[in-house]
Amino acid sequence: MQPCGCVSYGGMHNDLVFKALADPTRRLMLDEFSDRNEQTLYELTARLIMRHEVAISRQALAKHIDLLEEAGLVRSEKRGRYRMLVFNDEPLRTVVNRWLK
Amino acid sequence: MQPCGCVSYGGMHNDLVFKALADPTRRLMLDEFSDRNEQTLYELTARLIMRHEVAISRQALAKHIDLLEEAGLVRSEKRGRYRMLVFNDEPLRTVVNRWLK
DNA sequence: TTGACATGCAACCCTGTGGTTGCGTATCAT
DNA sequence: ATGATACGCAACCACAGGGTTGCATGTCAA
Repeated sequence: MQPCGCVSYGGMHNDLVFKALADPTRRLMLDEFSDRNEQTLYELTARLIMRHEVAISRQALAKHIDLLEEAGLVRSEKRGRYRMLVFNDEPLRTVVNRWLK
Repeated sequence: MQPCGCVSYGGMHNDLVFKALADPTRRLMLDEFSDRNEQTLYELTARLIMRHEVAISRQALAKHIDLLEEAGLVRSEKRGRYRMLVFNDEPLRTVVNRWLK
């Protein structure tokens, strides 16, 4: 992902992070990334279904990944026919500090 | 591949916190609480409309407060005809640590 | 008491969005 | 080449949730 370049960095960017964290399935995906911070979309889908018993389609997970990427929590790179996903926890380290002294 | 054994979807309480943080109006309310951590619903409503130019009804803000209270981010106490609101930042200090090492 | 005031409650509306199905595309294996 | 694979895209559906209006309740001041 590239720097957002928006005028109010805190406002717009944080909105996407909070939006990304709002869904329980996406939070579960972040859990999976905490274990393995680099995996393909295919691997992630398999793990969510088998280990976490998530009943969901591949397309739904792909849309979740898009949101996580927009929020900067995941970066993706095309490797052949695979989409390689890399976890990035940086946004999580700052968003909450907004209300903490 | 084995089941992960983690609490499903990160637990009930965290769900409420993330749900509370999902809305930009509620985040703005938390900003206001950062300045004054104790104020009535009436005061809060007036400040949001005047200082932040939020176009919203009192009833809508009351429903937001209900959500913030369910998440433990705000505690309320009835004082006469006023509803006194107190900010509590404790939940914010833990939710994000879930994905940080 | 009477009226202004701060809040609670319930029904509605409408948009956002999570999920699905179906199909198309590009890559790899045989 | 040919099929299987991993993924992208678009349309559609269903429901949660933010916002509103209208009215009821309880408290304080005159």
